[in-house]
Amino acid sequence: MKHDQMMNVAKKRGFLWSSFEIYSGVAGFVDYGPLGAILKNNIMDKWRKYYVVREGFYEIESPTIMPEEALKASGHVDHFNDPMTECKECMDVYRADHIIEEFTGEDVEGLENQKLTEIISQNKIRCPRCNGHFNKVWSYNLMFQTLIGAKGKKIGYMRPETAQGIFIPFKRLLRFFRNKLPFGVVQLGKAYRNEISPRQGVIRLREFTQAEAEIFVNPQDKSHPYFPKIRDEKLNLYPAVNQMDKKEVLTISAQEALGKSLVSSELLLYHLYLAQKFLKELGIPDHALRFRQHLPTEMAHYAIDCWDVEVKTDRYGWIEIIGIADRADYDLKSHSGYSSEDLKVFIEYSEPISVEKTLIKANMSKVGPVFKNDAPKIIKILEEVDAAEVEKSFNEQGFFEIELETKHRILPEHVEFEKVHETIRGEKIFPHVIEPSFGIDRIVYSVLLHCYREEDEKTYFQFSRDIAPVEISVFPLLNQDDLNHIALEIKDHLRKLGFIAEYDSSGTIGRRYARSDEIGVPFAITVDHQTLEDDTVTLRNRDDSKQVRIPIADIEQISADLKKFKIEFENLKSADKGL
RNA sequence: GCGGCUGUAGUAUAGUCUGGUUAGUACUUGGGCCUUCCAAGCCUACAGCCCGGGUUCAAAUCCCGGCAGCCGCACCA
Repeated sequence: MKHDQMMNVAKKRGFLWSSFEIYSGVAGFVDYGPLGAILKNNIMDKWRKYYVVREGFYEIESPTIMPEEALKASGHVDHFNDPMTECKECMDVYRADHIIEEFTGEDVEGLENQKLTEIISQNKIRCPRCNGHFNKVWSYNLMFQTLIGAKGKKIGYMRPETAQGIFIPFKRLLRFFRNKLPFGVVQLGKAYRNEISPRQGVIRLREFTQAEAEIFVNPQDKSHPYFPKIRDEKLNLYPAVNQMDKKEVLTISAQEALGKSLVSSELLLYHLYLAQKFLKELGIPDHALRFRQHLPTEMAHYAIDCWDVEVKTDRYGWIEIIGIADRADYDLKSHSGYSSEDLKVFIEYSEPISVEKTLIKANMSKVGPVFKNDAPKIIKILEEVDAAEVEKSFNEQGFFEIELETKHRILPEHVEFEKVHETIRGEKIFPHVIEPSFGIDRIVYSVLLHCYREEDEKTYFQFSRDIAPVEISVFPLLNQDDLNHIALEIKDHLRKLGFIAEYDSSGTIGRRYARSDEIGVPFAITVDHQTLEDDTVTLRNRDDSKQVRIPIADIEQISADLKKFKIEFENLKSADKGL
């Protein structure tokens, strides 16, 4: 793990660049160079293979600009605002609520800025550094604001997460999935947060890429059909209690973790495992991977259990690259409230329930004349109240009182009780949501960091061959026309087949291998003089420099099989022993 | 946002304190020579003083401001 050296190569060879460099750059933005862009896309495609193909979720794409109402409902408009205040003397900036809490011990979260300003002046809170006076409290909004439309009075924001784009069309999604839980929907795309001071390069960006899955489930059933297959898989878990007690990370099987209730559900646990499998295949080793449970104090307002997948880095320590949360029904409930849309799902019971119920039937001929204009309202209320309550009131007081603008006494003669049997087939509930949320840029960084190798003079990226940006290099052994010609033909042929192949005739063969290794090309084909005689070439393996001789005619099949992990390089047999 | 340090080709650096010739070197990269398998050698070319202002006859060098990076503080729903 060598951040500086790796970043050097990544910059030099076109993986990561800082954005707007010729205008001296802007913190919190990066460019993916030619190879970085392919690497990132390959990682995102692999993610799709996991979540869309394997898990059976579907991908949607929603706008990156969202209207204010939607983010009001999600809680971002209110919760994404940090109240800030500045010392008039030394210009130090503080979180206003934090400085008050520290001084008074009171919890002032959620109070208006004006109120906070008052509290500061009433309590004579001064700057902890220079004892200066504080300015008025203002809100620092971490969302990028914009205006929608030419006459533009409608406020919009760049979305702070892709998740909301999935919750909002929930009714349509539910219909698409034919009204049945569980189902999952994913979205990959950009999200934006106007960080106060992003300092950690690609780790904290103002514009970043997320891959999020929202899995809607019956709150009563957080199981997963594949769990039995993964029960013996080991995970590095760092539960909240172990963090608080300063104990160690547990390496424990999925089954055991479930048995000890370390993770709140089988489904959540399954998704921890799935994330681990994904990262391991990307080349991140076990020892650099752990699952850290959120402490009760750091849990977001919406979550009931949340685990961060963390990767070890030499530069930044353990960094969060994935968050896997049980968001319960927070989002749907909230959007339902703000939009007045029914975002519930009907869950059918396995057995219909039969209940005996007493209904109140108003005696229309009496209620109408007695209550006149208020009668319709009274009838509606009587339909909703509990019959037992009314009966009780009749027995104790002789009447049941309903308060509208005036109080009305309902007498036994106004109503009749009717006992009925009702069959209840199910109920409408808000589904719970399990959300694996991947920070793609951080994952790309982790992959670069953990695939970076230094051996003697040479450095290379040991990318898994299904994500390597350039898949195969083709070289002439010597820079000679006859060899170059064949090498170029092979390269073009591979390109036609869909492989990203590169040809290079510059420098010596050793230099060409070194250049190819440096950007992590897994295999290199070399055309030599024997090729001219028997139409064979050598195939070189990046990781150990070993070579086998194969017929040109077999290149297509072998390249394809290697890429799909159908064969391994070690099992290839040379076409002859001439090497 | 605050404070400290830093900013010279793609990379690493010399030069900055003490202003003064055409900003030097190595590696990398492109072209060529040579070369029968792992960054060899030779020739050659491309390429740089973070941006803006000021002081001065003259600024990479001194001063001010900005931007970026690193470190510390703060922040990270």
